Amino acid sequence: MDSSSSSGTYSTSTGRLSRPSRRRRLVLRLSQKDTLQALFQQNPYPGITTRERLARELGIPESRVQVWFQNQRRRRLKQSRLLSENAFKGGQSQPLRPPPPQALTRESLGREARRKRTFISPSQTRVLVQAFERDRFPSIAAREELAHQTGIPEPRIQIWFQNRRARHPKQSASGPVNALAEGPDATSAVTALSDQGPPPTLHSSSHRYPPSHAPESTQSFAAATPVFSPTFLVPGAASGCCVGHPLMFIVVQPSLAALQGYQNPQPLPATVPWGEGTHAVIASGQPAQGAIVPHAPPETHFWPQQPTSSEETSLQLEQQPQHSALPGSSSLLDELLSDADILASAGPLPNADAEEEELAATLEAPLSEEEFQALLDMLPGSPVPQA
DNA sequence: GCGTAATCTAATCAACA
DNA sequence: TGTTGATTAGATTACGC
Repeated sequence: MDSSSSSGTYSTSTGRLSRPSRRRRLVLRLSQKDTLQALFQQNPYPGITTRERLARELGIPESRVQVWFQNQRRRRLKQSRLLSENAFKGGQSQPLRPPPPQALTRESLGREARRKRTFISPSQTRVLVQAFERDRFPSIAAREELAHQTGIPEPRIQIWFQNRRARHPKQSASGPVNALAEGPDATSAVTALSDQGPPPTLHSSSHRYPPSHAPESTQSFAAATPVFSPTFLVPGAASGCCVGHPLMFIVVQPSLAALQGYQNPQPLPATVPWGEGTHAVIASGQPAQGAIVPHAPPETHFWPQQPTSSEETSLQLEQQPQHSALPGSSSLLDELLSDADILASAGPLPNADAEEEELAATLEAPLSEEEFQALLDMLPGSPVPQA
């Protein structure tokens, strides 16, 4: 799938041929990280609209943006706890408490909208249930095949499996979610369908993860190896993005190189407005039972060229960058982010107090959609469509 | 080896029939 | 109101540099 997802930053350096159980790791560029950091400062809990917008700006899938924010929140929390512990050991009278969970963070200031609930038709559910019964932990390839088969985006399928596992604990002698209990013949119908590899195999690992996470088999996976090489569609985002800072906004002008990178911004699909309605669309697209949905399910956009491998298909399913920039193009964002104030807030926390204050400030003044759009509007040549 | 993306569970929120 | 998709924190794995 993903393989080279758009931003082209999925490394292929390992060049492995076996079937991956995990999505190939996305390597975020520095400019992408900077942009994410800046937005994180504004709002560590972005809603679906902001995430999608950010994803488009960065040229990475929305689900990756979501994961990044999850990981980032985790890192920040861990960081502030460490700092508070150190402060306590260092003579502070009382250890600083970590930022409270979501109650204080999202509740206190009106949440941004969640993703619209995905409607999964009975026929789609049947396909998923069948797959689930055969393999509770489908590999990325299997999930993508399911996505292809049902027309449901792969990230939604991943969530569906998570919820399903939680609500349908497997009854077996060796425990609920014991991977080994799945047995060596727990073949995935989807996997078999696509002839992408052998059934999951038992392995001696004692960790709790399922067979699909086992070391790769030696079976060749060449057939699913991405066809198109990592033609880097570098995000223009960082180059043409506005970052905000608590109590102030910093408008980042794109560098010349970055602007030149917008040579061929791809227009938004007219049928997929920003953030809204994407799932409503899928609700109307109910494939007949067992039907193989075309490569571009209702919720997806199109690439100018339709890739052919399952990984590429998945990419279509998940994200389609709307523009690109020259690889390595620099951005004033980098310069501005070097500003001490920005670094102080975006970098490691100076102390837990500051973190809490900053978090509070963030919560009081998240970057609204209007602000986000307004800032984007100020950029010449911004490829982001006007709402 | 480190940093961090990806994935997992468990708990919970929330949309919808 | 029950079902179930979405989101969260927290823990862990494993990949890329």
